[in-house]
Amino acid sequence: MKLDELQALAAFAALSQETRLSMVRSLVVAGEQGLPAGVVGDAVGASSSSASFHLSHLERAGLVTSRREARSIIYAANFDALSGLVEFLMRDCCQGHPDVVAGATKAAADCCAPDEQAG
Amino acid sequence: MKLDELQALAAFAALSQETRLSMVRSLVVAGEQGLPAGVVGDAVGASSSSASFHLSHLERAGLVTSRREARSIIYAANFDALSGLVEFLMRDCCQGHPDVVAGATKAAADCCAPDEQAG
DNA sequence: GTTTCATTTCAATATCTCTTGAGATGTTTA
DNA sequence: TAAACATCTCAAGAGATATTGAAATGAAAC
Repeated sequence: MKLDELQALAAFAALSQETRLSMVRSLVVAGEQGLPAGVVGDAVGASSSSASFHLSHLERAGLVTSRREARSIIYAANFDALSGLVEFLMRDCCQGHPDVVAGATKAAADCCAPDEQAG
Repeated sequence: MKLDELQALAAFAALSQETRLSMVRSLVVAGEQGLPAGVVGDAVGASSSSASFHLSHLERAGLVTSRREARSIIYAANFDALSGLVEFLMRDCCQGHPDVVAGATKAAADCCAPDEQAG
């Protein structure tokens, strides 16, 4: 997913807040399946009102999706948008500068190669 | 350069503003050598006061460095911090999730492989 | 040492963001 | 349909952030 500048600005703003960054972490760990709003709120220590505010913010920024399931509203990380943001950072913001790309590529290999065990 | 959560939050906040994002782009293109504050300000259409405000913000966030050179103050992108941010996004924020890392790695290869010509 | 140049600092203002608590909405169960 | 549950919405207030123009700082040239 290719992000334009406005989408990237919104994504950066969304991630620049402690509560929301924690929420994204929780939702990434939860995977495609996602988590109910209440569970996310509890996980990051936010009130229901505050959780709703921040989850809406993340959704507006395109970083998470939501769906209703019975009484709950389930939020899930938008992995496509997250990888799009990494891509934006390398390609648009950093203009594909060798130092940044090389460092990032190495980090990717070190932390979490998709088809082999991490070191 | 490994960013902790506070540094990453500051970096995201710094990049979530249009003027500052443009400044980072200009400074990345300029390379290690950097650019005087006035030139950066002109490049992004900011007044001297506004340019100073935003450059300070970027410096506090660790994304750029500054040095005095005669009358000018030269700002330069901190490539180490920028690649650290990409790394943070993949490893800490996205927990090394395969979808994100794979997408980002592919994007890196597509846009700007460090040891071969870009496609 | 006065002038010019480049940049920062300051103060005032406007705007955005976050938090809180109360109340509203939609869903399920009895 | 009433009660319980999960979440959202709203309004008020506190705090952070951005913009502007004027004044202050630091460095170089005359």
